[in-house]
Amino acid sequence: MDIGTPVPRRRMRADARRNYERLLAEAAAAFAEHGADFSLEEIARRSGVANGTLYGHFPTRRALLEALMGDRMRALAAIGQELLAHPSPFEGLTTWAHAALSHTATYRGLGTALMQAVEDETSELHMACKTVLAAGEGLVARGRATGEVRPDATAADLYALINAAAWAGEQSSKNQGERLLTFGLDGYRASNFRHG
Amino acid sequence: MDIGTPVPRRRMRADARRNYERLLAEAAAAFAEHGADFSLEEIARRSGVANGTLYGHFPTRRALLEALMGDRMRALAAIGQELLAHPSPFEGLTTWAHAALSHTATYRGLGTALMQAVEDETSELHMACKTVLAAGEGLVARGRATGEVRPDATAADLYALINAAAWAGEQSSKNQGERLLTFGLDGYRASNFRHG
DNA sequence: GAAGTATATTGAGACAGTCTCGACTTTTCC
DNA sequence: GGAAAAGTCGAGACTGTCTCAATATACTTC
Repeated sequence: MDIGTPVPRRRMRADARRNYERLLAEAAAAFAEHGADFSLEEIARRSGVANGTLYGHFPTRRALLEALMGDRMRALAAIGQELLAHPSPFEGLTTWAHAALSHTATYRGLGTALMQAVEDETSELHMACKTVLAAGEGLVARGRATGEVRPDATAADLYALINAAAWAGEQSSKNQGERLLTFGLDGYRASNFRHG
Repeated sequence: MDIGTPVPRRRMRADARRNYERLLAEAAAAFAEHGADFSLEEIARRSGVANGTLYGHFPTRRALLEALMGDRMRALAAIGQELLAHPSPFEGLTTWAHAALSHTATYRGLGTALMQAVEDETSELHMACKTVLAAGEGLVARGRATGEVRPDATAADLYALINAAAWAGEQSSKNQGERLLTFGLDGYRASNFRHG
């Protein structure tokens, strides 16, 4: 269940790498604290770097988010793969969904970013989202096959539910995210499905 | 089921009233089109008025939202009252929830504003939210009493679900808002509730 | 270890948005 | 018709996004 920290993909000059890492660290802190609409200018300032440098490394806010999130998302998908072996399909599904919520709730605004990225093929996060979605699909399909999960449930529904729960948790001082997810997952039970 | 248009509460000078109404009209259009973070400057520009005038009428973005939304919210609460007389408590509940979703989904970002307003007593929308919440509580309580609704469901859960569904609908090109609400409401059925 | 090159950084500047406030203008009402 | 109340104006201080030509730094090769 390890979710790693990001590492630059290509070779870089030493100073560039230093700045890259510092920027990422400051961005992670700001993201966790202020949400996805933190000020890029401030990230640069706090990293002791001109803002042009930030834009050099991360041309868009999204590029910065991908660098922060990509590895975590892929790790989440891997957890989903493992849970396909869970003895109870429904429990595997709910365990994964809660792990996904916990991941998404780490950064405010992440749910929103993920909902957009999954539909936007130009997004740097798009591929990572697809991977997560595929992991969800595996779990949902297994549940449908054993009859525990209602037949009209899709991975897209699950993905939306998880992100919506993360969103609700951000808005509310109470534990609304977990509650929404729990109630929502109960709605996935086949026993609860009414035809028509 | 009529949801009225806003009207200024206090007496105003004729020119002020003209501007007030024009600003609201432009704001409603911009809100529906661009979401809750439309540019206030542009509202003023399109209303043919200096931006100081806008700030004179609506000191904050929230004040503007309250003027736009207050009456609609109170109407929604009234619909909830009526549905207390619905022969099936659960159906009354779902009917109301869908009406609420349809209201909230009219303006992008409204769900977010409503989630915040209900917890923030300084918000201009706070009272209107409380009224809606009370309407939801009536419906949920009736369902719990007849045993159709799971005993741990609260009006706050329902409120969160509706707003989350509106949020999901905004993010997604598909009909994800309605789906989330439908699945979520199915999770409210007592038949689906597992103790422990 | 110096020169040359590829790479990275800088910061000013163009632009858009929020919000304030003192000077000014219009309406109201006696 | 004129004073007071009410409303409007718009420049300006601030924060933020993003670009780009000039400049500086690190790496490579001899």
